[in-house]
Amino acid sequence: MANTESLENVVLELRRGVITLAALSQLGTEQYGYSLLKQLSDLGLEVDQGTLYPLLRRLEAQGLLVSVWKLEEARPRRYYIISAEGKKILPKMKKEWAGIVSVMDKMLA
Amino acid sequence: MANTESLENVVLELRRGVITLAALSQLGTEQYGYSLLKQLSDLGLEVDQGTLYPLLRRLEAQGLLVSVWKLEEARPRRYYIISAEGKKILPKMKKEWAGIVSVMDKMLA
DNA sequence: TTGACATACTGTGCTTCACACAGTATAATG
DNA sequence: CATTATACTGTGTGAAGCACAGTATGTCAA
Repeated sequence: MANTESLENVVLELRRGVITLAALSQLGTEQYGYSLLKQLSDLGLEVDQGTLYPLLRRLEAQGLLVSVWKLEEARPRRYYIISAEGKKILPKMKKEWAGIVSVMDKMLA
Repeated sequence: MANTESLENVVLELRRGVITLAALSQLGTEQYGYSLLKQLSDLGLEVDQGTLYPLLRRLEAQGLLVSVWKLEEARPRRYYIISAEGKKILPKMKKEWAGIVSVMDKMLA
């Protein structure tokens, strides 16, 4: 049945678009990959490890995040936090998101 | 500058996830590709031809849409309309969308 | 009537990226 | 001491939007 499959596909696509924004918005305070993963899932956004870690690296490569290894703790963790550039972009992203939500509100009304 | 580039990327991704839902939601009434394109853009969702036409074909292949050629009009047009299966799935998609929106509300608060 | 523009659809190739899957390794818990 | 949670890295693949290109008809003004 293509039924559930199509639904899942669309849900994946919907979530996909949102992950970057979600991650960036949560990194106003320092976090490492695994803790961010847990936090996102606590808030209701299930993300795969294989999705989040590459995303974090990508965002760092784009200059929206910075990261540091911390070795003092229980075990080595790579902490990420939003960069100055990320801080500039984030509100713009939020605005774009709000725009899309309002467009969809009209459509689904 | 990676700045504007990153922003555009994210915006593209955000919009990307939403296009399927948008298209499907508008095809409660019969439309052909070009008219749907115009309608989406009127409502504020700019979609490329090279994105929409393949999407319509894909949705038809998945059984969520049905299409017919109409030759009587000014020029041949392929009309799409939501299928019975599409009608079953659409409300579920809307629900998923609402869920994502509410999750993002929490995150961006 | 001819040139420009809007309309309307098709097709190819590229790039990006989430996800699946696999692997490594350490802490904590019982 | 074994199992589970923690924490990160890496490869391969498939899906899909988009850029780009192409075809062709209508409409309307100069």
